[in-house]
Amino acid sequence: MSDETSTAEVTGKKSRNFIEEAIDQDLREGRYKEVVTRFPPEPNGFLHVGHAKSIILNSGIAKEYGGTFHMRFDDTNPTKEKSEFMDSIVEDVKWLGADFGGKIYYASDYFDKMYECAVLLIKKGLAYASDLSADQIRETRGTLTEAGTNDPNRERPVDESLQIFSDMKAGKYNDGEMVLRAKIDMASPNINMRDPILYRVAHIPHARTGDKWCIYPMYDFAHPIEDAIEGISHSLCTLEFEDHRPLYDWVVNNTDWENPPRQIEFAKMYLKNIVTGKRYIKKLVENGIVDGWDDPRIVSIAGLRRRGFTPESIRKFVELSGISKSNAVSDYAMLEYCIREDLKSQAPRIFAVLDPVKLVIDNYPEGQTEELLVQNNVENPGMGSRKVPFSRELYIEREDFMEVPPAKYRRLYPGNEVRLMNAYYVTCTSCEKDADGHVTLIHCTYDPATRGGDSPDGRKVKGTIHWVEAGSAIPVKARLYENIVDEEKGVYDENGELNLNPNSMTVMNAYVEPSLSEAKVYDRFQFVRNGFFVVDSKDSAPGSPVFNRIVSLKSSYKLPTQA
RNA sequence: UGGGCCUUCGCCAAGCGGUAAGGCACAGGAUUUUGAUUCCUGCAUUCGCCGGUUCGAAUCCGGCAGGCCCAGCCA
Repeated sequence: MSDETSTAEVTGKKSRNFIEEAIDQDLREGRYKEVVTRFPPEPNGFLHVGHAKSIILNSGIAKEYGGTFHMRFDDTNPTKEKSEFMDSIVEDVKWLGADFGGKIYYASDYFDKMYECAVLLIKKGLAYASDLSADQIRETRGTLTEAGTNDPNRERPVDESLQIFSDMKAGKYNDGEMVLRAKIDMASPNINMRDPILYRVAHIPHARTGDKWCIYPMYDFAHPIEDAIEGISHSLCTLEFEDHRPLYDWVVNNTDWENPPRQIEFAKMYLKNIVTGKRYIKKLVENGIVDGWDDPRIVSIAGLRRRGFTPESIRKFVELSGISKSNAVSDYAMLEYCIREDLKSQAPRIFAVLDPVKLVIDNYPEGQTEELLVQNNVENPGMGSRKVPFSRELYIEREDFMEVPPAKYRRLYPGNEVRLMNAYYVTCTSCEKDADGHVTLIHCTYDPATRGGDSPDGRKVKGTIHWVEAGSAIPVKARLYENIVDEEKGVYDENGELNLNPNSMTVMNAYVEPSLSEAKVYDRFQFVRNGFFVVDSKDSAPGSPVFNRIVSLKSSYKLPTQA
């Protein structure tokens, strides 16, 4: 049932995006009988939110039209690819819930067919072998405003190109000595059409084909063929490939496919003030600012997962952001909204005091402990009811007490009465401070008649604060994150150095209520007032679990001192 | 500068010649044993700019401006 939900949401949308409209038309006109899409990452790094958009779009379109979605590695360049990325990529795609039927496709499986296609192009007089150097090819390509000049090899006889191409495959040429070029138009205003290189020589073993090949196809040649072989109907990619579409079509139209695929481009997604650049993140990793590509502060899929985002929240985010052709920079607030929306109805509640200060109830019997029923999830009682111990000494949040309160402050201050959530009304009597003036202990008295948090005489209290019983509380580390870098403040400083922000994580020595152990079946909790947390599956150690804060709850009252 | 694409509220984004949807954010108010949630309410006389066509234009035409992408034997 939950599986059907996303489909219903997609098909139930009032307006269709431009990709859906194009597909609708193709289907209506009988151009394709079924919809087949694909996600074709190069295995050269970790997936980030931008990839999530592509994964969710492509798999979502396939599902919406009752078609098929392919997971394919575009592993055509062994010099840049590492097979160790493949596992994490597949894991991320699965985690996001994209259904690729368990089958993984590899571009490298098509090398034979691609070779055949290249031979076909040569035979048609549409490709030729060239011995120009990389420099010469660049120099004769022309510029943005000037046409290129023809390759001296351009009119090489078909038989000769065929022989050279065969020799290239046989390893008779060194890297860079020979390439296969398409014969299109050196004067084309579209630089991609100026006799693009189809094959290059690279004597590098491939992770999957070993040393079978020493020539590898270029993206512009390989990709359309990969799509055509797999019967992809709609090849959805990002905007920077718009200029490549004429070439995509050229390849597919000249290599004899009965029903060639169609490329449609959409805009990438960026997050405002969030740095996603690989180069920058690499620097953060290398400098030990973060502990890897899955650090919760990084918006990689793995990082978001560790931070506590759910697949549903990311899908919701992509859906909410929409698909268009304009460069979109989404607010991080939208992502936070999505995770709040997903979690608020299903996350179990738990008390946690992040920045503890001790509270002693002077008129509470020494040595006495009682169990109180705590139920602070009104909408979903099953998710928040548990028994929590209570005694004379508690921890409360440091910010929940102020010796000299600002206006409108409604929590604890000398002389004020507040409710300890689900426990008792307490009135602050005094506080103790150390030499530096930091509050070390807060004294109060309680009203035994207010057990459970209601007063029989009906008197109201302005504030309600959460607490944890000092003797039984479990010490935990709570990590609060700032988003890595604010681009408005500058990724680079005035010296041109990367501006690394080492203060992006704060570790708090926090306490949570002992019922944590019972609630542990869930990995996400809503902590009272402080937001949503997740137990970090990677860093959590027995005895002192590590919590990552996913997102703060909204707060309409900020302390004046925080401004 | 040649080519391609883009430009609707702070951010996404509908709109496809008939007189500016929605979401996020924000701001008020109500309810609240989480300053959360929920619940109402408000939030573009205007669609990058200038002209034109039309009874009527964000939508069509012309011009201009701004942004992004392309000169890898990367993808």
